[in-house]
Amino acid sequence: MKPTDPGACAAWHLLMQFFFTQRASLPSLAAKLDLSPAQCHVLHLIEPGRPLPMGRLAETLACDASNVTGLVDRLESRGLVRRRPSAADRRVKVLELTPTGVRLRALLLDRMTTPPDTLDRLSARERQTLVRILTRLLG
Amino acid sequence: MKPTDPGACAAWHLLMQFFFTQRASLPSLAAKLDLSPAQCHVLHLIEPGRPLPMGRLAETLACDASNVTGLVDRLESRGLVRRRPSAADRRVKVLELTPTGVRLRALLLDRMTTPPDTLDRLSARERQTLVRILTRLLG
DNA sequence: CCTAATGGTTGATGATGTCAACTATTGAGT
DNA sequence: ACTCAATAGTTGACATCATCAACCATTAGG
Repeated sequence: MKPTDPGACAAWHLLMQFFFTQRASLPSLAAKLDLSPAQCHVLHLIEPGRPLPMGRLAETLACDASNVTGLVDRLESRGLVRRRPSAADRRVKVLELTPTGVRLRALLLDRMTTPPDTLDRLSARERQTLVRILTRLLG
Repeated sequence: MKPTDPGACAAWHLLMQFFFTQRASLPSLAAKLDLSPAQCHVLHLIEPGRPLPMGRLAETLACDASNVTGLVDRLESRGLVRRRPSAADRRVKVLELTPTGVRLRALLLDRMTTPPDTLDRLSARERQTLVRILTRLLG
């Protein structure tokens, strides 16, 4: 594939547009749940029933560990997340969602379905194709 | 389409994953160009040769106008963007990229092609399909 | 053991984002 | 033409996000 391949270029252009559109719409969506974009990101990454070490969170967010400290401080003070010491390694603290956190996360994911209903524009077959392609793309 | 339709659910889940993955990778990518994620967003939105009023930028970023002031201040002080008074309405200031800004924007868009080469995993036909579907989705 | 590496916190600092108050300009009614 | 409300952008105060350097506790290797 040439770097200037028109198909790839168009696909890439649209993916960037999708990304930046979502990026612009996240703050107001987050505000409705009294969250910040960064907090949404964290909530998205902590799956219910899957405790996540703080270091792993920092790694996935690709940010400094000290940033995670503050982020979790605020989420914890709002009762959405709990820090628990790891049994295996006493340096490590793992994060898990509180019941409130689980509920809010579900609400968040529910509302993040792009702008209202754009997915409805696709046929079942197109959605299937989109899933297949994105799966490969994100591998 | 039911809210629980499995196809829609899977597609939506993947799109969110794509979004958050990009969101996590943007800061380090931006840092390599001495930019912040927000500055990348602005640079993406100001197309070369298409002056953009500040108010319109605030609208598209879905943020407060005062935020745009600071954002543009920093970009302008780095010589990437220029403020010009609008001839039609003296309240309005339109933004345009400087030659340096145009170059940096091109570099940015070039480097934002997801993690290295994942687009290569798709066949030309798949890319074509992806373009068609995304176009409909973002319409 | 001693020492180096790791996980997380703290403090300082800059960027991002909001809100309220302000200035300048525009536009609509009368 | 004149007044007055609405609009575009800036400023200042403040919370959040993000980085870095320094630090403490714990772990792991020699």
